[in-house]
Amino acid sequence: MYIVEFMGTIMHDLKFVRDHLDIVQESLKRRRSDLDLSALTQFDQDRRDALAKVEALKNIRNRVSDAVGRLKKAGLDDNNPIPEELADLVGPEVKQVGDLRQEMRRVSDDIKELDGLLLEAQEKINTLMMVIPNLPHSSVPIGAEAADNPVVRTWGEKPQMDFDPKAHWDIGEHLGILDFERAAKITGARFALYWGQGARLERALINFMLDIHTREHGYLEVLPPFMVNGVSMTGTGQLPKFAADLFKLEGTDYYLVPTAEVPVTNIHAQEILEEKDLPICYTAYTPCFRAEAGSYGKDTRGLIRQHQFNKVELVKFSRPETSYEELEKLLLNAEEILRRLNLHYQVVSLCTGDLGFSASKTYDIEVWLPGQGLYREISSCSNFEEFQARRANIRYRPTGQKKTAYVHTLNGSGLAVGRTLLAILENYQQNDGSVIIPEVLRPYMNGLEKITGVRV
RNA sequence: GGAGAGAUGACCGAGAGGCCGAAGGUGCUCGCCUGCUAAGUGAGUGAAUGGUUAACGCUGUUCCGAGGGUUCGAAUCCCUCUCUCUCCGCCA
Repeated sequence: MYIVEFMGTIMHDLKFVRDHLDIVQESLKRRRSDLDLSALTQFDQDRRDALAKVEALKNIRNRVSDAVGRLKKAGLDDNNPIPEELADLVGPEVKQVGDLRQEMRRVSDDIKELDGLLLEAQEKINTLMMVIPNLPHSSVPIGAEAADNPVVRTWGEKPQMDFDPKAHWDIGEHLGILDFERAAKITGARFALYWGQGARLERALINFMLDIHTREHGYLEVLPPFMVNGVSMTGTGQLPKFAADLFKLEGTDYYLVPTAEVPVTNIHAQEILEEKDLPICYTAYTPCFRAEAGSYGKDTRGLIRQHQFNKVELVKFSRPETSYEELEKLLLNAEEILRRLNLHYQVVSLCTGDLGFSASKTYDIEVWLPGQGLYREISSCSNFEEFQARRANIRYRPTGQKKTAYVHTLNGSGLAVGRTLLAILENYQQNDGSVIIPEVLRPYMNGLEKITGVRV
């Protein structure tokens, strides 16, 4: 138990991975990852050998160079014999001050060569380290796939309907607020065009969510860039492994954000934060762009799986000691949106086999969709512990301690806006094809109580 | 897009081949002092990584935007790149 928790926080410390290879390898298996780490030991040995050698040479260079400076100042020219103190540092053939220069040139060349070897070993290690997923927290249920995710709690009830509930794409197209055909004409499959009250409802939801999180949950609103560079993508763990899921802008190092998690977590990349400022809580609206590679034929209808969708995100930077409390709070902050909208949902805890690459622990919130007769993910809330903080180098200074430490990063959707809209369409649909607007949204809809058609 | 200026520690800001891991200040830590607060005052205080130690610690190496080069030796000289600022052009 202890060791597992310990592991979670220290993951991707090279020293730890190197010294506990068997434990890490075992944990990978539990995650259903077949990554082979056996080469790591040799790479690290190479690295340390080169390091020891090159540092010894650099030490000699530093000391001799320093002495040369002093000798010159003292007025000794090249023909003078070298002082005793330097004799041990250089070869026996070096007798005069003038010989030192030549000897040091040779040492410098050796250093250059060893530095090259060192870099090579380091790169091999990095390449391997960057594709090792985070290790699950001890509380993560063990299982192979999504079907093994236990339900943590449910809230509300399925709405009673005395008619056959329709799927949102039928409702939306009938009302004229969702237009997939024209979106396909403009762009392609997996895009949506919203009309009139549909567009308005999407905008209302964004504002409603941001207002709750900023006014009641204590998050600071940020509006980040919707494109990020490769370094940021690596920091949060999308790269190097998941390049195929991203849209990259041709001829640049820029990517469309797949989630606000990337720009917002990277706000503090390379920074040392003050402990008194933690936890730092941000909320951000962004569109999200996903290539959805490998999902051909899945969820092809409606708003479920789009290349572009809107999301309000919650991001936290926490002290390690409190990160799991913060995760529970963040989860409740996301749930609160569904509660206010009176949408029935369940919370599941992702099992080891279903956990994402960067996460130590993840809860999914799944909303009930009567039109399809199933629960559907509408939010995913995770604690990444040190995983992203190491990659993005986000540290803080624990009070009273000399060393800096990595923060824990967390994030969760609060919520996916398109999926919230479709959940409203399906849960609030009426027999006549209209859709009642949840009360809390009416102030955001100019008082409108019911969607009856695009023009109204 | 054109022209110029710049990038130094948590932050501001000196430094212009060796005496620089880097003055001074802010912040922070530990004291002193004033009844509280503010002010004052003394000392300390960069990061990463390797070795060693039971530990306090001791010690090597690296880091002055990034990468190359010159040199026995680079924050400092040269080249390339990135970013920031100012002016001009264009533009929501």
